[in-house]
Amino acid sequence: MEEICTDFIRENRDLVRVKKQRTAVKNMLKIFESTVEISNRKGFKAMSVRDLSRATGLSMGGLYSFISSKNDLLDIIRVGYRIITRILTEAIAEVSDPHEKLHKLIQTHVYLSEAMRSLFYFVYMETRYLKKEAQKKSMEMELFTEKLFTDILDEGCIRGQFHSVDTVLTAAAIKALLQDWYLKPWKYRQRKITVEAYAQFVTAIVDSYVLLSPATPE
Amino acid sequence: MEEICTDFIRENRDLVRVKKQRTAVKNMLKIFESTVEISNRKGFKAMSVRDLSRATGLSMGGLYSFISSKNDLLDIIRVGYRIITRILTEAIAEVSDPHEKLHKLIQTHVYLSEAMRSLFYFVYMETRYLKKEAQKKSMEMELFTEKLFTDILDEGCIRGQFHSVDTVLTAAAIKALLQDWYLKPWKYRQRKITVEAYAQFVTAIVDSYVLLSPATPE
DNA sequence: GTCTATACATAGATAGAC
DNA sequence: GTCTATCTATGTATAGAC
Repeated sequence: MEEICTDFIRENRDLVRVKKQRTAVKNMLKIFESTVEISNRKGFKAMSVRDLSRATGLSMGGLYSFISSKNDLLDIIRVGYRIITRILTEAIAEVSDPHEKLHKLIQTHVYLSEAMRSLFYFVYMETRYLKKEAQKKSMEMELFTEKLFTDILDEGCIRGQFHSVDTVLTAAAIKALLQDWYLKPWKYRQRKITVEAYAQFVTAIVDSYVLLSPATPE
Repeated sequence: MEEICTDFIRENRDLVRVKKQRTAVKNMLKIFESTVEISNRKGFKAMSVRDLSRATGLSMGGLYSFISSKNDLLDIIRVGYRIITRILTEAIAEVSDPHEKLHKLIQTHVYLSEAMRSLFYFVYMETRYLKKEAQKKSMEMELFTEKLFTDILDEGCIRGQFHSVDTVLTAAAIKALLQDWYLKPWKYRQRKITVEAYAQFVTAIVDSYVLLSPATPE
């Protein structure tokens, strides 16, 4: 989250009027966290800048020395996407076996989305408020993470470890399963499903579909 | 959609000031369709009543003789849920074989959500704007559809047709896959995946996970 | 039943004091 | 850098003419 702030500040030196780096980061952090928290509860559109002012402890004027408009805050999405993508890419960089790689990516995704659940939820739900151009960028990001899976699946097929499934559809399905974890936390919490159990479950279902000789579920 | 209107009018005779049934239905239909259409594009919160007035061709005053506040329109969710649930329940009422029943339910869900995509999307995305109480109701509805799947899976396990999988998690996974179809239409359209192909795919992946002797994918 | 006109609240944003 | 006070736009909702 702190990384998102520093990235944001670096990329928006023109907007952020506050010059002292340390103060800027400290406040931006509070602003971003509050934005995500309030938006998760009532939606970005329904969040007023006054809500944000109250939550951060900054005055209206104070707030506006860090942003030039409320919409600037949606940049959290862009920066968030970039960081998420980087972490996922790094996580599988050193693994070469497709099967192992697939597991690693699923696991990392579930764990990461659990650790940064509110950010993931924000990114998913508020993308629609971006301008059309930025929205297109966002779709590309979604497709990029998906392609991480597609590539692994393709590689597994080539090596003869996986069935020759439709890798594009399969990757989309995996994404959908991974997203469900942070889109409906109430459901999984209520049922006391742990992160580990969920990652394990997604892995099992994917294995049963793509593996040539799948282990019997359960 | 027309059914949603008549249901809504019947249940809100006190709110709807317009008395002539035929006029009321005709206009409510336009109001609901526009609400869903605009909300799909920019979100319910971002839709102003003026937007709605423009889209329906009714004046502000005219509009407010059908609703007592903008928030009333969120009732589309409640009524929509009820109708969707009914259709799904009816679709599988006559099928008895669990395997067949499972297919039928998946297929019906995909087809229905395709035919009423904007309504499904609306229900999914705008539930967060309901009051806490109504939100809870909404979650119950989501769990109810899920339970349709759980029951089928349980029955299949009892009959020895399915592996003894975690039926609750599996049902949740199926729901997630089904929802992806209407949550990311742009993705599937872009890839020219047909409704039939998607229903087929979800069926295949579920089969491979739950069936004792799954057919080889592809 | 439907319109026009308008009331009233709340939103985002800025100016200028400190 | 941060605050208070305030401007202006836009939002929801209603009153009353037709």
